[in-house]
Formats: sequence, C-alpha cells, structure tokens
Amino acid sequence: MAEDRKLDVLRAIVEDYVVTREPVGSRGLVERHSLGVSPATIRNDMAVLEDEGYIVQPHTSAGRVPTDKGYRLFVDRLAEVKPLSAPEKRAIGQFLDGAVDLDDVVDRAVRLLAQLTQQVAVVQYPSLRTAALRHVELVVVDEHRLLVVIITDSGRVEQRTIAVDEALALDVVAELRARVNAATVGLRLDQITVRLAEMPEQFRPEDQPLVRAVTAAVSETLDQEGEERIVVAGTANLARRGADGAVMLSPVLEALEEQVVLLRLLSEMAQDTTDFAVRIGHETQYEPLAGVSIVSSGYGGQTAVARIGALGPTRMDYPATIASVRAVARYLSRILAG
Amino acid sequence: MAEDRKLDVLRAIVEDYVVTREPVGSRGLVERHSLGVSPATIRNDMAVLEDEGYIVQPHTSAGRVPTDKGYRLFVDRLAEVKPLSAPEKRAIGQFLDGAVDLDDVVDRAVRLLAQLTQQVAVVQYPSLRTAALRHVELVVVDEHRLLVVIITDSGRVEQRTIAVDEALALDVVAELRARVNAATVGLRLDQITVRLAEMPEQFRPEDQPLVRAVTAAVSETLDQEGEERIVVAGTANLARRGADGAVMLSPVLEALEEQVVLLRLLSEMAQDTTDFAVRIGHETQYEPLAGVSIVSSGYGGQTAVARIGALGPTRMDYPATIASVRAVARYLSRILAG
DNA sequence: GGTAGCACTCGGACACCTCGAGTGCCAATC
DNA sequence: GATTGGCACTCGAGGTGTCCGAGTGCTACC
Repeated sequence: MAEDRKLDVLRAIVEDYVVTREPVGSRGLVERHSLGVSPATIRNDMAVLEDEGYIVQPHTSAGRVPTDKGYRLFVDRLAEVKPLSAPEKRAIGQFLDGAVDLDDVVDRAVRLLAQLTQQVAVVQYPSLRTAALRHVELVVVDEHRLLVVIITDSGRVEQRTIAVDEALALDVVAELRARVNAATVGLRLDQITVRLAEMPEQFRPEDQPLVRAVTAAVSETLDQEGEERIVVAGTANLARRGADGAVMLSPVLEALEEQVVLLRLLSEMAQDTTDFAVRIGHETQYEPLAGVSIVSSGYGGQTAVARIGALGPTRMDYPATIASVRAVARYLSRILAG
Repeated sequence: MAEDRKLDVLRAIVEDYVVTREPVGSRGLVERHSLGVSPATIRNDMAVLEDEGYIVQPHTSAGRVPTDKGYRLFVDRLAEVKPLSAPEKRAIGQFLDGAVDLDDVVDRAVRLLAQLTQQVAVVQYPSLRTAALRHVELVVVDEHRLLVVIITDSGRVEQRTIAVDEALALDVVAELRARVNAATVGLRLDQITVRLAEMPEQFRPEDQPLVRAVTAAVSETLDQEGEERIVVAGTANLARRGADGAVMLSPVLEALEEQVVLLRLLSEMAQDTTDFAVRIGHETQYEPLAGVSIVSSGYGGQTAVARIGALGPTRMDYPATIASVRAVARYLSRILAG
C-alpha cells in the first residue's frame, strides 16, 4: 500500500468535505482529484484511514468525514498555506493604517479578520504585565473623589476613580503624583506593586490614608487589568453558514461571552513555538467548543504580548484561515512597533 | 358583542402564546382562563380580532397568533407591569454597587440585564455631547509622540496619540496643557470646538503646528466619540430559545454588530416621553429585525443621556421585560448620580 | 498491490393514510 | 341580540411503505 497515496486521499477528503459539507465517497473522490487509481482502491485506503481514526462514516454506506485527528494530520503535514493575494495584503495594510489609537487598531484588526475569514475573530488585548509604565496622572474630580489614570508605553490607558473621606488637598495630591511617577515610571508593571507598598511611609501620618488608597487603587488596577480582555467580532458568521447548523451555536456563543474560557485557550496556544497555533475540536479541552476549531497567532513584538485568532467550525478552510490570521497578526505587530 | 371581553381574549392569547409558543385555539383558551363563555363565543370574538388585524392564523384550521399590532395593543392597554420581587431588587443594587468605574458600571449593567431578561441586552454609552470637560492631560510619550487624554465629568476617559514632526519641547507642552485646560474646562463638549479653534494664534509661530495638531486631535476625538457606542451582552440567549428558531438569528446578529442600526433605533425611542419605550417587530423599520422587539429606557439623570434596553423575539414576556429594563435603568441612574 | 464486479445496506424522497386540533357557520336557545 | 351546541370541513403532523441511488465491503482476478 502506497503510504503517500493514503495521505493524498486524506487530503482530498478534507478538501472536498470543507467545500461540500457532505460526506465524501470513493467515486466522487477519483472524479475530482487525479489520483490515478480506481474507486475500489480508494475504498481500501479509506478503510485503513478509518481504522487509524482519521475519518469516520456518519452511518453505514455513507461517505467519509474527517475526524479531529484527521484534521490535525491535515494541518500538520498536508496543508500548504496559501499566500494572500497582493490586493488582499494591500487592503489589510490600508485598513489598519487608518487607526487612531490602540483601541482603534485592535478593534479594526478583529473586524478585518472576521471579514477576511468569514468566521468569528477574537483578539486578546496586549498584556499589561510585560508593558512598562509611562505615566500616572492624578486628577481631582471633586473634594472627595480622585481619578487615577495609568498610561503604559504600549499606549494603553486605564482609569479608576477612588473616593476618600478627608477633603483632598491639592498640594498633597501634587506631591503624591510626583513621587508615584518618580518611583515607578519605566518599570515593568509587575515590579511596581512592591515599590508602591513602601510609599505610604514617606508621607506625613495624616496623609497616609490617601496615599494608601491611591497606591492600592493603582495596584489593583494593574492586577485586574493585567488579566487580559478579549474582543470578538463576526458572531453573525457563525449563524450564517446556512441552516445546516451542524455546530450547536448557543454553547459557542456562551463561550465567546465567557471570556475566561477563550483566555485560557489563547494562553495555552501561546506555548506553541511556531508562529501560529491551531486547536481542533476536542483539543480545546472544552466540551461546548467540540465542534469548532481555533487558529491563532501572536502579535506585538518579539515577545508576542497577545494573540489574535479566528474561530469556526472544525470543517473550516484551514490553509486560508491560517494565512489570514498570520497576515493580520503581522501587520498588527508592525503597526504597534511603528 | 362585549368589547371588554374581546380585549380579554386578546390578552389571553398573547399570554398563552408567549408561554407555549404555539398557536392558541378557542378550546384551550376557555380551559386556561376563566372567561365565562363557551369556545364558540370565543371563536366569534377571534374572527373579529382577526378582521381587525390583531391576530392571524398561520394556516387554516390552526390556532391564532398575535400580530405586531396585537402585541402593540397588548403593551399599550392590557399589560400590567409586574413589579420585581424584593430579592431581585436587592440583587440588582448589590451587583451594580460593586463597580469600580464608568466602564465597569455600564458593563455590569448590560450583563445583568441580559441575565434578568434571558434576552439580549444592549446599552448605549453616556453621550459625550452633553457632558462637561473636567480635564485634558498631555503626556509626552517620546520625542515625536504626544498622548492626549480627555476626562469628562461623567467619569469618561478618552485617549488619542498624535505624532508630530518637530521634537517636542516640554515647556511648550506644559504651557499648552495649561492653556487648553484654562480655555475649556467646565464647558460643555459641544462648545469646546469653537474655543480650540482660536487657540493656535496665542502661541509663537514655530509652535503653532504642534498646537494645531493637539487642538485638532481634541476636536476630532470629541466629534468622533460623541457618536455613541453600544455594548451588547447575552447574544447566546438568542440562540438558546430551543431549536424552534422562529427568528432568523443571523440577520439579528449582524444588526447587533452593525451598531449604527441600533443607535438610530435607540435615539428614535428616546423621543418617547414615557419612561420606557417599546418597538415591536416591523415598527423597528428595519427588515432584519422584523421578528424581534426592543424594550428600552433612558438613564443617567433628568436629561436621560443614554439608553439601556433588552431585545428578544416579538413573542417575549413584555411585562417582565419592561419591569427589568426600568429597574436596571433606575439603579444605573442612581449610581451615576451618586 | 491494484482492480472489477457484485451483493448488501442505508438514508432520503415521495406518496399515502390517519388522526386530531381547530375553524366557520347555522340553527337553536337564553 | 348575544350566546351556544353541533357539525362538516380543512389542514398539518406523524407514521408507514416503497423506491432509488450512493456508497461500502468482499472476493475473485490480473
């Protein structure tokens, strides 16, 4: 048995099934692909592939459908990434260049990816943990409220209002602002909490409650926002795929709102050393996502501070999706660096 | 013919249909409601209601189903708003009180409403137009980039990075910061653009490009962000409603991503003078939303700067939905005022 | 190892039937 | 005049039987 041909057959099955969404049989296969052998031979190969767990029959005497394992082999060894066309690349660049700030870039990127792949796009915000602090601003809102604004060198801005019992003294606030900035600017965010903890002692006892409130607010904000956030676009694409609705979409929609699940998944995928990662069906380790696959890629510099990805039915066009995800991630990195 | 009874019949039909999701017939109606007449009488009444366009038969010899017009009459004249239970009210208060800033309040409110109503919740961000400016902060990011942070008295913070050709001089930036704040703080945002336009002349010619860039950025940000934004939660609830899927949900999901449509709709609903507004099916004037209704209520002070609402199939439980929407809107107003 | 032929299986489509829910109408009754 | 009971009629849902085609697995053969 020609081992090579067996893989060719698997590739042909995946490619056909992705297009037709119907179980593919031996005759159709030889008609649409130049495999150079007869249907009967294909049938033997398919029997072997089924024994090995790469394909299954939905029912006796139907065609074959790839399993998660089959898709996995396909993306690992059989798929060739289709490069995007020049116009596509140009469109990506132009669309992302129009952005005005970090939020806008991320927002545009995720919409763009949803559009390109016709699937659900997800993007994880750049992590605060690895960013450095650029500036902390304290703004007196009224006598008893102080607004803390935290600006990182990745261009991200976080805010938090704190309430204090004592009336705010402008000179104390000014001193506090100066000291907080002196003590923390330029440090990585995860180093800052320690510095802030020592700060109250440097102030007069009567001002310490305020100082503690502010440093606590900064620390908490960093801790809390350090836990990443996700933005999703293109959920309508999930439902669009005709009435076939093979994928139960209510659980998937719930998973998309449950950011925790996706965050875990994306951070797991960050372990992969290659420049993109794929999780297929049950590989997500999360039952409601059994019917979907996720392709993601890191972006944001050498250390890849966050990920962007596309999510769709396991029967997706992997080569095209991978190409789009990688392309958008690269443009994103370039823009954030520039 | 007793006019009152006819309305009772309509109310009974709506109530039953909302629960069973099946066309309701004359016999079941008299069984489940104490109408005091026989099915034959009900049939006569139903024939009249059908002539008048309040109900229809999906096909001959099936029960009746309310039309949009029928639901409209129901909410206008027949529905009594069910007050929420005390524990429900308490839960709302507790959940919203935990919020740390404006974003967080809005985010929690919309999730809460989705949870309460088991429908899709939408919330419109408080408008910048009617807010007053609290503070503008300029932060030098590096030699050629300046970050502009705009803080309103509603607690909202907007940011924007601008790039300049000339290297930034710290003293010029400081002066600019002082002047911009002096000229604009306390004004309503829509009055600010005029003031900013006069500003460049007050600086030395060589600094004017920078000044212009900054004032332009502020103006643009206000203009752009003045166009409201919408946050959605609970999309999974759309799909959850069993496999009946009477509502085509792909178009609805698209409409939810097309914020423009919802923004228009919400601002139209703001015209209503009552403290909540309802749009039923085709009343939305937007074909893809033909199968859904929206209940919304203003929040954020006497002038009701924005709206929050719930969206679900036209066959929704209007009294319960209205109660939840109003309750959440009220708590939201209270918290934003406090 | 590859191929051809053949019997077998199964799901989908179609036609047909029955059953029950619900209506509309009419004559009888309050 | 409003209400009611009775009755014929309609229609969809669901079950059954049949047919057809697609696809397989097996075996004998090259």
